[in-house]
Amino acid sequence: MALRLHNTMSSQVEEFRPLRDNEVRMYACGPTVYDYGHIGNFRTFIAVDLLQRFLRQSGYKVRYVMNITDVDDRIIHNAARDEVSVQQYTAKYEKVFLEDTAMIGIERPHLVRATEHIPQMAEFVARLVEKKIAYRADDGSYYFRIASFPAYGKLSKKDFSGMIDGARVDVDEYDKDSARDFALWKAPKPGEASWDTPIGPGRPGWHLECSVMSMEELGESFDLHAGGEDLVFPHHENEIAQSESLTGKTFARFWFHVRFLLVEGEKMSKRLGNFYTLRDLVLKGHKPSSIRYLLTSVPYRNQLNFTFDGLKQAAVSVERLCNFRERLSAGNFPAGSTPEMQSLAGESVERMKAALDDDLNTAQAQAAIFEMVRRANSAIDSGQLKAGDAAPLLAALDRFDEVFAVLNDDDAAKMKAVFQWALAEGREKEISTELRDQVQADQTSNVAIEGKIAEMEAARKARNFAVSDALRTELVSAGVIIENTKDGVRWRRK
RNA sequence: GGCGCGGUACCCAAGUGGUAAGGGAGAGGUCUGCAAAACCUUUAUGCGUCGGUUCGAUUCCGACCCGCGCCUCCA
Repeated sequence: MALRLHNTMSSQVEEFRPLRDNEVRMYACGPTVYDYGHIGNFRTFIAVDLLQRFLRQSGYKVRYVMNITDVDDRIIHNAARDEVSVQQYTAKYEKVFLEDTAMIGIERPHLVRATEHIPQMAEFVARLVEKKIAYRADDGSYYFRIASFPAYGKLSKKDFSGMIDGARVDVDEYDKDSARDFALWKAPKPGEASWDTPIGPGRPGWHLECSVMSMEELGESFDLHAGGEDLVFPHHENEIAQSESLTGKTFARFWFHVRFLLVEGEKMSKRLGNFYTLRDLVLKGHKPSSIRYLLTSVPYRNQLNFTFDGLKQAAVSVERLCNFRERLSAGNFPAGSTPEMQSLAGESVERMKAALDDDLNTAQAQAAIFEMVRRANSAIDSGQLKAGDAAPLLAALDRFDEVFAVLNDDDAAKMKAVFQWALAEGREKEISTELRDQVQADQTSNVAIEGKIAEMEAARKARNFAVSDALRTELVSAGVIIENTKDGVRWRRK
Protein backbone atom coordinates (compact mmCIF):
# COMPACT_ATOMS: atom_id res chain seq x y z
CA MET A 1 0.00 0.00 0.00
CA ALA A 2 1.17 3.46 -0.76
CA LEU A 3 1.13 6.52 1.42
CA ARG A 4 -2.04 8.55 1.39
CA LEU A 5 -1.88 12.11 2.63
CA HIS A 6 -4.31 14.91 3.09
CA ASN A 7 -3.69 17.67 0.61
CA THR A 8 -4.97 21.09 1.61
CA MET A 9 -5.16 22.04 -2.05
CA SER A 10 -7.78 19.40 -2.83
CA SER A 11 -9.13 19.13 0.73
CA GLN A 12 -8.85 15.39 0.28
CA VAL A 13 -6.71 12.49 1.27
CA GLU A 14 -4.81 11.52 -1.87
CA GLU A 15 -2.23 8.97 -2.82
CA PHE A 16 1.16 10.54 -2.44
CA ARG A 17 3.49 10.02 -5.36
CA PRO A 18 6.57 12.15 -5.87
CA LEU A 19 7.21 13.74 -9.24
CA ARG A 20 10.50 11.92 -9.59
CA ASP A 21 10.65 8.23 -8.88
CA ASN A 22 11.88 7.46 -5.45
CA GLU A 23 12.82 11.01 -4.56
CA VAL A 24 10.73 13.31 -2.42
CA ARG A 25 11.45 17.00 -2.45
CA MET A 26 9.81 18.77 0.44
CA TYR A 27 9.95 22.16 2.07
CA ALA A 28 8.77 23.30 5.47
CA CYS A 29 8.34 26.83 6.67
CA GLY A 30 10.73 27.03 9.57
CA PRO A 31 11.07 29.37 12.48
CA THR A 32 11.48 33.09 12.62
CA VAL A 33 14.38 33.19 15.00
CA TYR A 34 13.27 35.91 17.39
CA ASP A 35 12.51 33.94 20.56
CA TYR A 36 12.46 30.51 22.16
CA GLY A 37 10.23 28.05 20.33
CA HIS A 38 7.01 26.97 22.03
CA ILE A 39 5.41 23.55 22.03
CA GLY A 40 2.99 24.58 19.31
CA ASN A 41 5.93 25.27 17.00
CA PHE A 42 7.32 21.91 17.86
CA ARG A 43 4.12 20.04 17.21
CA THR A 44 4.40 21.22 13.63
CA PHE A 45 8.10 20.56 13.25
CA ILE A 46 7.79 17.13 14.83
CA ALA A 47 4.90 16.21 12.55
CA VAL A 48 6.94 17.15 9.49
CA ASP A 49 9.94 15.32 10.91
CA LEU A 50 7.80 12.24 11.40
CA LEU A 51 6.56 12.47 7.83
CA GLN A 52 10.09 12.81 6.57
CA ARG A 53 11.25 9.84 8.64
CA PHE A 54 8.39 7.72 7.43
CA LEU A 55 9.05 8.60 3.80
CA ARG A 56 12.62 7.47 4.18
CA GLN A 57 11.56 4.32 5.94
CA SER A 58 9.23 3.69 3.02
CA GLY A 59 12.22 3.72 0.70
CA TYR A 60 12.24 7.27 -0.61
CA LYS A 61 15.25 9.44 -0.86
CA VAL A 62 14.11 12.62 0.85
CA ARG A 63 15.39 16.08 0.19
CA TYR A 64 13.97 18.14 3.03
CA VAL A 65 14.57 21.87 3.14
CA MET A 66 13.60 24.23 5.90
CA ASN A 67 14.05 27.96 5.97
CA ILE A 68 15.21 30.10 8.82
CA THR A 69 13.63 33.52 8.72
CA ASP A 70 16.39 35.69 10.06
CA VAL A 71 15.05 39.09 9.12
CA ASP A 72 11.58 40.40 9.84
CA ASP A 73 9.81 43.12 11.82
CA ARG A 74 9.96 41.37 15.17
CA ILE A 75 13.62 40.57 14.80
CA ILE A 76 14.46 44.13 13.87
CA HIS A 77 12.39 45.41 16.76
CA ASN A 78 13.85 43.01 19.35
CA ALA A 79 17.41 43.49 18.19
CA ALA A 80 17.00 47.26 18.57
CA ARG A 81 15.46 46.76 22.00
CA ASP A 82 18.40 44.61 23.11
CA GLU A 83 20.87 46.95 21.43
CA VAL A 84 22.51 44.23 19.36
CA SER A 85 22.80 43.77 15.61
CA VAL A 86 20.20 41.79 13.76
CA GLN A 87 22.83 39.20 13.05
CA GLN A 88 23.87 38.84 16.68
CA TYR A 89 20.26 38.59 17.68
CA THR A 90 19.29 35.93 15.18
CA ALA A 91 22.49 33.93 15.72
CA LYS A 92 21.47 33.39 19.32
CA TYR A 93 17.98 32.19 18.51
CA GLU A 94 19.04 30.10 15.58
CA LYS A 95 21.37 28.28 17.94
CA VAL A 96 18.52 27.87 20.41
CA PHE A 97 16.32 26.48 17.67
CA LEU A 98 18.93 23.94 16.60
CA GLU A 99 19.49 22.84 20.17
CA ASP A 100 15.77 22.53 20.76
CA THR A 101 15.08 20.53 17.63
CA ALA A 102 17.92 18.16 18.49
CA MET A 103 16.56 17.84 22.01
CA ILE A 104 13.12 16.87 20.75
CA GLY A 105 14.45 14.32 18.26
CA ILE A 106 14.01 16.27 15.04
CA GLU A 107 16.50 15.32 12.39
CA ARG A 108 18.14 18.35 10.94
CA PRO A 109 16.73 19.34 7.55
CA HIS A 110 18.81 21.18 5.01
CA LEU A 111 18.56 24.71 6.38
CA VAL A 112 18.48 27.86 4.29
CA ARG A 113 18.61 31.40 5.61
CA ALA A 114 16.73 34.33 4.20
CA THR A 115 19.63 36.74 4.56
CA GLU A 116 21.82 34.49 2.45
CA HIS A 117 19.52 34.72 -0.56
CA ILE A 118 18.92 38.44 -0.88
CA PRO A 119 20.24 38.82 -4.45
CA GLN A 120 18.05 35.96 -5.68
CA MET A 121 15.03 37.54 -4.01
CA ALA A 122 15.66 40.90 -5.59
CA GLU A 123 16.02 39.17 -8.93
CA PHE A 124 12.74 37.34 -8.37
CA VAL A 125 10.99 40.65 -7.74
CA ALA A 126 12.60 42.19 -10.80
CA ARG A 127 11.27 39.37 -12.96
CA LEU A 128 7.78 39.81 -11.53
CA VAL A 129 7.98 43.53 -12.25
CA GLU A 130 9.01 42.76 -15.81
CA LYS A 131 5.92 40.63 -16.19
CA LYS A 132 3.82 43.45 -14.69
CA ILE A 133 2.80 41.20 -11.86
CA ALA A 134 4.64 43.24 -9.27
CA TYR A 135 4.86 46.98 -8.98
CA ARG A 136 6.95 49.49 -7.13
CA ALA A 137 5.29 51.82 -4.66
CA ASP A 138 6.39 55.39 -4.11
CA ASP A 139 8.43 54.53 -1.04
CA GLY A 140 10.47 51.90 -2.90
CA SER A 141 8.54 48.88 -1.61
CA TYR A 142 7.29 46.31 -4.08
CA TYR A 143 3.88 44.70 -4.05
CA PHE A 144 2.33 41.72 -5.72
CA ARG A 145 -0.71 42.54 -7.83
CA ILE A 146 -3.29 39.99 -6.79
CA ALA A 147 -5.55 40.96 -9.68
CA SER A 148 -2.94 39.45 -12.01
CA PHE A 149 -3.36 35.97 -10.55
CA PRO A 150 -6.96 34.82 -10.96
CA ALA A 151 -6.36 31.59 -9.08
CA TYR A 152 -5.55 33.55 -5.94
CA GLY A 153 -7.42 31.93 -3.06
CA LYS A 154 -7.32 28.40 -4.42
CA LEU A 155 -5.48 26.96 -1.45
CA SER A 156 -7.43 28.70 1.30
CA LYS A 157 -10.70 28.45 -0.66
CA LYS A 158 -11.29 32.14 -0.50
CA ASP A 159 -13.13 34.02 -3.15
CA PHE A 160 -11.52 37.32 -3.97
CA SER A 161 -13.48 38.05 -7.10
CA GLY A 162 -15.85 40.33 -5.24
CA MET A 163 -13.19 42.24 -3.38
CA ILE A 164 -13.52 45.96 -3.67
CA ASP A 165 -10.20 47.65 -4.10
CA GLY A 166 -9.28 50.04 -1.41
CA ALA A 167 -11.97 48.88 0.98
CA ARG A 168 -9.55 48.29 3.80
CA VAL A 169 -6.63 50.49 2.98
CA ASP A 170 -4.92 51.67 6.11
CA VAL A 171 -2.54 54.55 6.53
CA ASP A 172 0.63 52.58 5.85
CA GLU A 173 -0.73 51.03 2.74
CA TYR A 174 -1.89 54.14 0.94
CA ASP A 175 0.11 53.51 -2.19
CA LYS A 176 -0.94 49.94 -2.90
CA ASP A 177 -3.10 49.42 -5.94
CA SER A 178 -5.33 47.13 -3.91
CA ALA A 179 -5.56 46.67 -0.18
CA ARG A 180 -5.03 42.96 -0.60
CA ASP A 181 -1.82 43.29 -2.51
CA PHE A 182 0.99 42.04 -0.34
CA ALA A 183 4.53 43.23 0.09
CA LEU A 184 7.25 41.40 -1.78
CA TRP A 185 9.98 43.76 -0.80
CA LYS A 186 9.98 46.31 1.96
CA ALA A 187 11.73 49.62 1.57
CA PRO A 188 13.93 50.43 4.54
CA LYS A 189 12.70 52.63 7.31
CA PRO A 190 15.32 54.71 9.10
CA GLY A 191 17.68 52.57 11.12
CA GLU A 192 16.39 49.26 9.75
CA ALA A 193 18.52 46.49 8.34
CA SER A 194 18.50 46.73 4.59
CA TRP A 195 20.35 45.48 1.56
CA ASP A 196 21.34 47.36 -1.56
CA THR A 197 20.10 45.55 -4.62
CA PRO A 198 19.34 46.29 -8.27
CA ILE A 199 15.70 46.88 -7.34
CA GLY A 200 16.74 49.36 -4.68
CA PRO A 201 17.48 49.14 -0.98
CA GLY A 202 15.29 47.15 1.36
CA ARG A 203 14.59 43.71 2.69
CA PRO A 204 12.51 40.78 1.54
CA GLY A 205 8.96 40.16 2.62
CA TRP A 206 8.32 36.92 4.41
CA HIS A 207 6.34 35.28 1.62
CA LEU A 208 9.00 35.99 -0.95
CA GLU A 209 11.79 34.23 0.88
CA CYS A 210 10.01 30.89 0.96
CA SER A 211 9.21 30.99 -2.74
CA VAL A 212 12.73 31.90 -3.73
CA MET A 213 14.55 29.49 -1.47
CA SER A 214 12.27 26.52 -2.01
CA MET A 215 12.50 26.81 -5.78
CA GLU A 216 16.22 27.36 -5.66
CA GLU A 217 16.74 24.24 -3.58
CA LEU A 218 14.03 21.99 -4.97
CA GLY A 219 13.12 23.26 -8.39
CA GLU A 220 10.15 25.18 -9.76
CA SER A 221 7.81 22.29 -8.99
CA PHE A 222 8.34 20.05 -6.04
CA ASP A 223 6.42 17.46 -4.06
CA LEU A 224 5.33 18.80 -0.74
CA HIS A 225 5.17 22.01 1.19
CA ALA A 226 4.48 21.94 4.91
CA GLY A 227 3.66 24.27 7.75
CA GLY A 228 1.28 25.08 10.55
CA GLU A 229 -2.38 25.48 9.67
CA ASP A 230 -2.21 29.21 10.16
CA LEU A 231 0.12 29.51 7.20
CA VAL A 232 -2.51 28.44 4.69
CA PHE A 233 -3.56 32.03 4.43
CA PRO A 234 -1.98 34.32 3.62
CA HIS A 235 1.53 32.90 3.62
CA HIS A 236 1.16 29.83 1.45
CA GLU A 237 -1.47 31.41 -0.74
CA ASN A 238 0.97 34.20 -1.45
CA GLU A 239 3.82 31.83 -2.12
CA ILE A 240 1.69 30.09 -4.71
CA ALA A 241 0.67 33.36 -6.32
CA GLN A 242 4.25 34.59 -6.64
CA SER A 243 5.76 31.35 -7.73
CA GLU A 244 3.16 30.16 -10.16
CA SER A 245 2.66 33.50 -11.81
CA LEU A 246 6.39 33.62 -12.43
CA THR A 247 6.94 30.05 -13.63
CA GLY A 248 3.54 29.15 -14.98
CA LYS A 249 3.99 25.78 -13.27
CA THR A 250 2.47 24.11 -10.29
CA PHE A 251 4.54 25.21 -7.31
CA ALA A 252 4.06 22.45 -4.71
CA ARG A 253 1.82 19.47 -5.36
CA PHE A 254 0.97 18.54 -1.79
CA TRP A 255 0.20 21.00 0.94
CA PHE A 256 0.66 19.52 4.37
CA HIS A 257 -0.73 21.51 7.28
CA VAL A 258 -0.51 20.66 10.94
CA ARG A 259 -3.32 21.61 13.25
CA PHE A 260 -2.79 23.87 16.22
CA LEU A 261 -2.71 22.38 19.65
CA LEU A 262 -4.63 23.36 22.75
CA VAL A 263 -3.03 23.56 26.17
CA GLU A 264 -5.20 22.31 29.01
CA GLY A 265 -8.20 22.71 26.73
CA GLU A 266 -7.52 26.29 25.74
CA LYS A 267 -5.66 28.05 23.04
CA MET A 268 -2.13 28.61 24.12
CA SER A 269 -1.48 32.25 24.84
CA LYS A 270 0.73 34.29 27.08
CA ARG A 271 -2.36 36.02 28.41
CA LEU A 272 -3.87 32.76 29.68
CA GLY A 273 -0.60 31.75 31.27
CA ASN A 274 -0.53 28.46 29.38
CA PHE A 275 2.23 29.40 27.00
CA TYR A 276 5.16 27.01 27.19
CA THR A 277 8.44 26.83 25.40
CA LEU A 278 10.13 23.49 25.13
CA ARG A 279 12.62 24.60 27.74
CA ASP A 280 9.88 25.66 30.14
CA LEU A 281 8.66 22.08 30.18
CA VAL A 282 12.10 20.61 30.73
CA LEU A 283 12.65 23.11 33.53
CA LYS A 284 9.53 21.67 35.11
CA GLY A 285 11.19 18.27 35.02
CA HIS A 286 9.52 16.74 31.95
CA LYS A 287 11.59 14.55 29.70
CA PRO A 288 12.04 15.46 26.02
CA SER A 289 10.98 11.92 25.11
CA SER A 290 7.68 12.37 26.99
CA ILE A 291 7.05 15.63 25.19
CA ARG A 292 7.79 14.15 21.79
CA TYR A 293 5.65 11.12 22.48
CA LEU A 294 2.70 13.25 23.54
CA LEU A 295 3.07 15.50 20.51
CA THR A 296 3.10 12.51 18.16
CA SER A 297 0.31 10.58 19.84
CA VAL A 298 -2.50 12.50 18.17
CA PRO A 299 -2.60 12.47 14.35
CA TYR A 300 -1.36 15.75 12.93
CA ARG A 301 -4.68 16.90 11.52
CA ASN A 302 -6.54 16.50 14.79
CA GLN A 303 -6.54 19.03 17.52
CA LEU A 304 -4.22 17.89 20.27
CA ASN A 305 -4.95 18.84 23.83
CA PHE A 306 -1.60 19.22 25.52
CA THR A 307 -1.97 18.65 29.25
CA PHE A 308 0.40 17.98 32.12
CA ASP A 309 -1.55 14.87 32.93
CA GLY A 310 -1.02 13.73 29.35
CA LEU A 311 2.67 14.41 29.71
CA LYS A 312 2.84 12.09 32.71
CA GLN A 313 0.92 9.43 30.81
CA ALA A 314 3.28 9.78 27.89
CA ALA A 315 6.24 9.28 30.18
CA VAL A 316 4.77 6.02 31.45
CA SER A 317 4.03 4.84 27.92
CA VAL A 318 7.59 5.48 26.78
CA GLU A 319 8.87 3.72 29.86
CA ARG A 320 6.78 0.70 29.06
CA LEU A 321 8.31 0.47 25.61
CA CYS A 322 11.80 0.91 27.02
CA ASN A 323 11.19 -1.77 29.62
CA PHE A 324 10.04 -4.12 26.93
CA ARG A 325 13.10 -3.52 24.82
CA GLU A 326 15.33 -4.03 27.83
CA ARG A 327 13.52 -7.21 28.76
CA LEU A 328 13.90 -8.64 25.28
CA SER A 329 17.51 -7.74 24.78
CA ALA A 330 18.71 -8.77 28.26
CA GLY A 331 16.58 -11.85 28.83
CA ASN A 332 17.73 -15.45 28.62
CA PHE A 333 15.25 -17.36 26.54
CA PRO A 334 15.24 -21.01 25.51
CA ALA A 335 16.82 -21.77 22.17
CA GLY A 336 14.74 -21.88 19.03
CA SER A 337 11.97 -19.70 17.73
CA THR A 338 8.19 -19.80 17.50
CA PRO A 339 6.02 -19.14 14.48
CA GLU A 340 3.62 -17.11 16.66
CA MET A 341 6.22 -14.56 17.69
CA GLN A 342 7.76 -14.42 14.22
CA SER A 343 4.42 -13.60 12.69
CA LEU A 344 3.54 -11.22 15.52
CA ALA A 345 6.62 -9.17 14.66
CA GLY A 346 5.75 -9.21 10.97
CA GLU A 347 2.11 -8.32 11.51
CA SER A 348 3.03 -5.48 13.82
CA VAL A 349 5.34 -3.98 11.25
CA GLU A 350 2.59 -4.27 8.67
CA ARG A 351 0.04 -2.67 10.96
CA MET A 352 2.34 0.22 11.74
CA LYS A 353 3.03 0.82 8.08
CA ALA A 354 -0.65 0.61 7.19
CA ALA A 355 -1.49 3.09 9.94
CA LEU A 356 1.13 5.59 8.86
CA ASP A 357 0.27 5.08 5.21
CA ASP A 358 -3.22 6.19 6.19
CA ASP A 359 -2.45 9.91 6.42
CA LEU A 360 0.03 9.33 9.23
CA ASN A 361 -2.30 7.79 11.75
CA THR A 362 0.19 7.83 14.57
CA ALA A 363 -2.39 6.77 17.15
CA GLN A 364 -3.03 3.55 15.25
CA ALA A 365 0.67 2.92 14.80
CA GLN A 366 1.16 3.26 18.53
CA ALA A 367 -1.74 0.92 19.19
CA ALA A 368 -0.05 -1.66 16.96
CA ILE A 369 3.23 -1.51 18.82
CA PHE A 370 1.54 -1.75 22.22
CA GLU A 371 -0.45 -4.72 21.07
CA MET A 372 2.81 -6.37 20.10
CA VAL A 373 4.43 -5.50 23.41
CA ARG A 374 1.56 -6.92 25.39
CA ARG A 375 1.47 -10.17 23.47
CA ALA A 376 5.22 -10.64 23.55
CA ASN A 377 5.39 -9.87 27.26
CA SER A 378 2.66 -12.38 27.77
CA ALA A 379 4.67 -14.97 25.86
CA ILE A 380 7.73 -14.23 27.96
CA ASP A 381 5.74 -14.65 31.17
CA SER A 382 4.42 -18.00 30.08
CA GLY A 383 7.82 -19.17 28.87
CA GLN A 384 6.66 -19.36 25.26
CA LEU A 385 9.10 -16.87 23.83
CA LYS A 386 12.29 -18.35 22.37
CA ALA A 387 15.70 -16.78 21.89
CA GLY A 388 15.22 -16.54 18.15
CA ASP A 389 12.07 -14.47 18.61
CA ALA A 390 13.83 -11.57 20.23
CA ALA A 391 15.53 -10.24 17.11
CA PRO A 392 12.44 -9.81 14.92
CA LEU A 393 10.48 -8.26 17.78
CA LEU A 394 13.31 -5.88 18.55
CA ALA A 395 13.54 -5.06 14.86
CA ALA A 396 9.86 -4.19 14.83
CA LEU A 397 10.37 -1.93 17.82
CA ASP A 398 13.32 -0.29 16.09
CA ARG A 399 11.19 0.27 13.06
CA PHE A 400 8.64 2.00 15.24
CA ASP A 401 11.33 4.15 16.76
CA GLU A 402 12.88 5.09 13.44
CA VAL A 403 9.73 7.13 12.97
CA PHE A 404 8.70 8.05 16.51
CA ALA A 405 12.18 8.51 17.96
CA VAL A 406 11.32 8.31 21.64
CA LEU A 407 13.35 5.33 22.86
CA ASN A 408 16.84 6.70 22.66
CA ASP A 409 17.10 7.01 26.43
CA ASP A 410 19.22 10.15 26.22
CA ASP A 411 16.91 12.38 28.24
CA ALA A 412 19.29 12.73 31.15
CA ALA A 413 22.01 14.46 29.16
CA LYS A 414 19.49 16.74 27.47
CA MET A 415 17.93 17.71 30.76
CA LYS A 416 21.30 18.40 32.22
CA ALA A 417 22.03 20.72 29.30
CA VAL A 418 18.85 22.66 29.98
CA PHE A 419 19.74 22.78 33.66
CA GLN A 420 23.10 24.31 32.81
CA TRP A 421 21.53 26.68 30.32
CA ALA A 422 19.16 27.94 33.01
CA LEU A 423 22.10 28.60 35.33
CA ALA A 424 24.00 30.40 32.59
CA GLU A 425 20.98 32.56 31.72
CA GLY A 426 20.31 33.50 35.32
CA ARG A 427 17.08 31.55 35.34
CA GLU A 428 17.88 29.15 38.15
CA LYS A 429 14.67 30.21 39.91
CA GLU A 430 12.73 28.42 37.18
CA ILE A 431 14.45 25.09 37.82
CA SER A 432 11.95 22.78 39.44
CA THR A 433 12.86 20.34 42.17
CA GLU A 434 11.95 17.57 39.71
CA LEU A 435 14.60 18.72 37.26
CA ARG A 436 17.08 19.20 40.09
CA ASP A 437 16.44 15.60 41.20
CA GLN A 438 16.86 14.29 37.69
CA VAL A 439 20.18 16.03 37.26
CA GLN A 440 21.27 14.96 40.72
CA ALA A 441 20.42 11.33 40.02
CA ASP A 442 22.48 11.49 36.91
CA GLN A 443 25.48 12.53 38.93
CA THR A 444 25.62 9.39 41.01
CA SER A 445 28.20 7.27 39.22
CA ASN A 446 27.47 3.85 37.82
CA VAL A 447 30.23 2.39 39.94
CA ALA A 448 28.66 3.81 43.09
CA ILE A 449 25.24 2.48 42.12
CA GLU A 450 26.56 -0.93 41.29
CA GLY A 451 28.44 -1.01 44.56
CA LYS A 452 25.25 -0.34 46.47
CA ILE A 453 23.44 -2.97 44.48
CA ALA A 454 26.10 -5.54 45.29
CA GLU A 455 25.72 -4.72 48.97
CA MET A 456 21.97 -4.98 48.63
CA GLU A 457 22.22 -8.35 46.96
CA ALA A 458 24.58 -9.64 49.62
CA ALA A 459 22.11 -8.61 52.28
CA ARG A 460 19.28 -10.26 50.39
CA LYS A 461 21.20 -13.49 50.05
CA ALA A 462 21.74 -13.42 53.80
CA ARG A 463 18.00 -12.79 54.05
CA ASN A 464 18.77 -9.58 55.87
CA PHE A 465 15.83 -7.78 54.28
CA ALA A 466 15.90 -4.79 56.60
CA VAL A 467 19.34 -3.89 55.28
CA SER A 468 18.57 -4.63 51.65
CA ASP A 469 15.33 -2.67 51.75
CA ALA A 470 17.10 0.30 53.30
CA LEU A 471 19.69 0.22 50.52
CA ARG A 472 17.01 -0.01 47.90
CA THR A 473 15.11 2.92 49.41
CA GLU A 474 18.29 4.92 49.31
CA LEU A 475 18.86 4.12 45.65
CA VAL A 476 15.27 4.85 44.73
CA SER A 477 15.41 8.25 46.31
CA ALA A 478 18.59 8.89 44.31
CA GLY A 479 16.55 8.25 41.18
CA VAL A 480 17.59 4.67 40.56
CA ILE A 481 14.98 2.05 39.81
CA ILE A 482 15.80 -1.49 40.90
CA GLU A 483 14.25 -4.62 39.51
CA ASN A 484 15.02 -8.09 40.71
CA THR A 485 14.57 -10.43 37.82
CA LYS A 486 15.32 -14.10 37.73
CA ASP A 487 18.40 -13.29 35.67
CA GLY A 488 19.70 -10.96 38.36
CA VAL A 489 19.29 -7.32 39.29
CA ARG A 490 18.49 -4.85 36.61
CA TRP A 491 18.70 -1.15 37.31
CA ARG A 492 18.13 2.06 35.47
CA ARG A 493 17.86 5.72 36.16
CA LYS A 494 14.47 7.29 36.53
C1' G B 1 -20.57 37.60 8.64
C1' G B 2 -17.51 33.98 5.18
C1' C B 3 -14.79 29.25 5.11
C1' G B 4 -13.35 24.89 7.97
C1' C B 5 -12.73 21.23 12.14
C1' G B 6 -14.35 18.67 16.39
C1' G B 7 -17.68 16.83 20.66
C1' U B 8 -16.26 8.71 21.99
C1' A B 9 -15.40 5.73 29.27
C1' C B 10 -12.29 8.92 35.23
C1' C B 11 -8.26 11.25 31.75
C1' C B 12 -5.76 11.24 26.75
C1' A B 13 -7.39 9.24 22.19
C1' A B 14 -8.28 5.85 17.37
C1' G B 15 -12.22 3.95 14.56
C1' U B 16 -16.45 1.84 11.71
C1' G B 17 -23.38 1.46 8.05
C1' G B 18 -23.66 -4.43 11.41
C1' U B 19 -22.78 -3.58 17.11
C1' A B 20 -16.70 0.32 20.37
C1' A B 21 -8.34 0.25 19.01
C1' G B 22 -4.48 1.72 22.14
C1' G B 23 -2.33 4.29 26.35
C1' G B 24 -2.89 6.25 31.34
C1' A B 25 -5.50 6.06 36.00
C1' G B 26 -8.69 2.97 39.43
C1' A B 27 -10.18 -2.03 41.44
C1' G B 28 -9.13 -7.30 41.98
C1' G B 29 -5.66 -11.23 40.98
C1' U B 30 -0.78 -13.99 39.42
C1' C B 31 4.56 -13.69 40.26
C1' U B 32 8.03 -11.75 44.25
C1' G B 33 10.69 -12.24 51.23
C1' C B 34 8.67 -7.28 50.10
C1' A B 35 8.90 -4.13 46.07
C1' A B 36 9.71 -3.07 40.90
C1' A B 37 8.78 -4.94 36.09
C1' A B 38 5.36 -8.04 33.57
C1' C B 39 0.80 -10.62 32.77
C1' C B 40 -4.56 -11.66 33.59
C1' U B 41 -9.55 -9.87 34.86
C1' U B 42 -12.43 -5.54 35.31
C1' U B 43 -14.15 -0.12 33.94
C1' A B 44 -18.93 3.15 27.38
C1' U B 45 -25.77 -1.65 25.59
C1' G B 46 -22.61 3.55 24.95
C1' C B 47 -19.97 7.37 20.97
C1' G B 48 -23.04 16.19 22.45
C1' U B 49 -28.84 16.79 21.95
C1' C B 50 -33.22 15.98 19.03
C1' G B 51 -35.22 14.26 14.60
C1' G B 52 -34.69 11.61 9.69
C1' U B 53 -32.83 7.74 6.07
C1' U B 54 -31.95 2.36 6.78
C1' C B 55 -33.32 -4.41 8.20
C1' G B 56 -29.63 -1.96 11.19
C1' A B 57 -26.25 4.55 12.75
C1' U B 58 -21.74 6.18 17.11
C1' U B 59 -20.63 6.00 11.77
C1' C B 60 -25.03 9.00 6.44
C1' C B 61 -28.62 13.52 6.32
C1' G B 62 -30.99 17.85 8.89
C1' A B 63 -31.64 21.05 13.02
C1' C B 64 -29.84 22.60 17.59
C1' C B 65 -26.23 23.10 21.76
C1' C B 66 -21.05 23.41 23.03
C1' G B 67 -15.73 23.85 21.91
C1' C B 68 -11.89 25.20 18.38
C1' G B 69 -9.36 27.21 13.94
C1' C B 70 -8.54 30.57 9.65
C1' C B 71 -10.29 35.21 7.51
C1' U B 72 -4.73 40.48 10.78
C1' C B 73 1.32 38.87 13.23
C1' C B 74 0.99 33.68 14.61
C1' A B 75 3.44 26.64 14.07
